[in-house]
Amino acid sequence: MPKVNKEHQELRRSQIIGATVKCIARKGFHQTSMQDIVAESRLSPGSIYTYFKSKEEIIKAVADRRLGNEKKIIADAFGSGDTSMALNRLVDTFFGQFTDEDVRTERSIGVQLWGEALCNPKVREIVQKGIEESRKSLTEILAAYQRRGKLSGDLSPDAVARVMLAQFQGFVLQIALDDRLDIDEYVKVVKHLISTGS
Amino acid sequence: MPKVNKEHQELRRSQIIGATVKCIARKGFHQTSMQDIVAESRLSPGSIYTYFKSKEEIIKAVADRRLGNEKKIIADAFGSGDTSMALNRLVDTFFGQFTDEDVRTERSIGVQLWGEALCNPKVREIVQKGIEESRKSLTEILAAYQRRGKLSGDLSPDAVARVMLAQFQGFVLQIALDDRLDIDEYVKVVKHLISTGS
Amino acid sequence: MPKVNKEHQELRRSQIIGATVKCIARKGFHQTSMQDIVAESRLSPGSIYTYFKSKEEIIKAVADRRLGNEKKIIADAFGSGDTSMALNRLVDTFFGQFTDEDVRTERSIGVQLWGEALCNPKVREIVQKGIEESRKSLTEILAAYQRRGKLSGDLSPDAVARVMLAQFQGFVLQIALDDRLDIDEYVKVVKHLISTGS
Amino acid sequence: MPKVNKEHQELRRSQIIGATVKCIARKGFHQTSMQDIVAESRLSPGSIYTYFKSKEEIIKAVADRRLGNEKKIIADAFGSGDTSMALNRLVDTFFGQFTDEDVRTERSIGVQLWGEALCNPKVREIVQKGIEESRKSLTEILAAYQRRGKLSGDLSPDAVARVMLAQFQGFVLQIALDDRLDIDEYVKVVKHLISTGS
DNA sequence: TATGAATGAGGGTTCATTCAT
DNA sequence: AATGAATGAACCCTCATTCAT
Repeated sequence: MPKVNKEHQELRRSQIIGATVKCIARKGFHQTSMQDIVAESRLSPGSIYTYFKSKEEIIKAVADRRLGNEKKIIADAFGSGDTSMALNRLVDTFFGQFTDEDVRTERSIGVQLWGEALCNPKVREIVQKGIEESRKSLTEILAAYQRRGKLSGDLSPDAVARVMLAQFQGFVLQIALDDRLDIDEYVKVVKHLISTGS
Repeated sequence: MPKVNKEHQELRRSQIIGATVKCIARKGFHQTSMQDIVAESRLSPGSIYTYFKSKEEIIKAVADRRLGNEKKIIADAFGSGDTSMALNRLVDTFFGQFTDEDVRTERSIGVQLWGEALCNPKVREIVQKGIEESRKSLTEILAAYQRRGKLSGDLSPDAVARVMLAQFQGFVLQIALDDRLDIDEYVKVVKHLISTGS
Repeated sequence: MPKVNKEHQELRRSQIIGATVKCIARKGFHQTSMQDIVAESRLSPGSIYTYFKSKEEIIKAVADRRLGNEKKIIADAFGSGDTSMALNRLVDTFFGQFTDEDVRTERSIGVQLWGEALCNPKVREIVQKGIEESRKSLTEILAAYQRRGKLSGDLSPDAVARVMLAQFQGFVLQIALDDRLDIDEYVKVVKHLISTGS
Repeated sequence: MPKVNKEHQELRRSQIIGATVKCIARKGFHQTSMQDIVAESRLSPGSIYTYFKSKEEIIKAVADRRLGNEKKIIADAFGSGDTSMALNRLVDTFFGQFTDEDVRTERSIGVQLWGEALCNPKVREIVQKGIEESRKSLTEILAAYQRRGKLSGDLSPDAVARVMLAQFQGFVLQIALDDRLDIDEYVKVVKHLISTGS
């Protein structure tokens, strides 16, 4: 019964990743020990090592989950409807998430992953991939905007995509460091810049 | 001879901080052991502990140096001359730095510090302070812009400052992850947004 | 299975304390390193730290064991039988032990504990408690002796108890420093003093 | 001028020993570091090593000083006058000291030396020598007492000397651990035992 | 598959001692 | 003779990982 086992395996992996995310949110990346994960997941060390080869594998899985959630947001924003409002829809979707406590928690782990990416090739690969995909989707939209004259012809769609992405990334950082940030005002500015992009 | 001692002390501290920065850039924050710093600085463990009470103190000093450099850049950009061109001057100064290899190294450590700040109160304080100061300077400039009609009256100068800051922070992250980023194109977009801010 | 675990735990703790006692007897208190205890106990450092939180905890446990043995001797001597011969029985029990090599070893650690007690509050508490209990038991007996006219009414039973205790303590020190001490002659003197106490 | 140098040397050695005694009284034997002695003596490490080969040499010197003071007390008590009252004079001299704070401090270091003696041959030699000399002096006196019929012929003067010594040693320990001990009552008991020694 | 006691390399730190000045 | 910065072996302890049950 490979299916049952697979399901069971995924359940356990998910349980472990969830416990790890909680620990990281609480204590930080490197301050989270295997014992912490053991305690949080209510599994034994031996059991955890049945599902993950090493602590690094768990971290990789955490990063993968982060990437997966990212993709879903982009898909949600772009997947349906006309392109003309895609940017505004993306902005609403993206910033809208941050009212959810869990999203904020996971996003703050994302900040830690950025640092980790710089010295951990496996994590780097995942983080880079996530950023690149977002950037490419944005670039596509912006190229369409440009064709419709909604974006100045002088600008490189790719560079604009990077700047917009930066507006998202910087926001993630700022809200992680100080959650009193006024999201609505921030969004207003971002949308203003979009509307005057031409 | 207090002067000689002080100078000597500063020299050694600087030597240790420099070695630590190199190690962190190479291996990351938590992967850098005292032995690494010992090897890189060509000092003995005992000697290092004459100048810093603990590993944490060294890390704090690294963060402090990061903050100090940040302040200098802002001071350079705002310190002299008229306000009307302050933003453009800041943008040139800020992005101009990144042609320097050492600045890039230090900036990538800055990214790691963001992650560290989330779970290390001492580091958090320093990082937050740095961001806050930058934001306040930006807000002042933007308020002046607004008074002169160069920024839409609908927007909160503070929120605009945050978004601009995000454009800097996101850039730091993106270039740390991929140094092939085309800086000039990025700057062009940022300046375009400044010029159409009204 | 709490019982099995408890038993196992006690076994290991006992093993570690035993090894530590051997090390201390051989090298002294502060000259005994964790590595010594590791080598003597044939456990790993990590394993030892499963059963004791720190080196200090082990030392405290050694002191506690010392105290426990002390209590047993006193209980054995006083526990049963009439009070009239209690002192003689105690003397026989106490000095009789010293033919046992292990007792001598442990007693010599007791001497080291005296010194440690003077600058280690945790150890001090244990040592003081041990001495106090012995003294109180002795005082009770001596008060009974006095009531029966077997001890001069001029003397304070508590002070006599202290002097008797000193005869025990000084003996412990002297035999630790020179095991050729003639125990029988010493006991003869102590008993003579008891018999002429009136 | 070898004499001047000798004097100077003795002065410095004395200064160092004094500083060490203070440190030991405050923090204990092994908790006293060379840096503590450096700070207390207001000398430099290098300077201290000019006068003592090692930390162990300083400890030996501390033990030697302890022994010297001991000898002086015994000499004072026995040196002059008739033998018949020697024991009472010794008892008065010995216990009389303990009203002096400094003596108590030094005596408590003596307790630490007992422990140290058990695992440090150099210290052991000094401590044993001190005890042995005291014992021999006592034995002589007691032999004289016995000849005069003031001590039961059944008892070995040496063993009686040991028991008396123990009364001194145990007292030193007890007062080090609890300085509220009533010295006068203790002395009364000791003198009572001397007077009924026959 | 699950357990959790055991492992031991490696972590940060201290401190007796040295030696160039 | 005096200095005090420098040394580095050795300290106590942690934690990712293993394996007998």
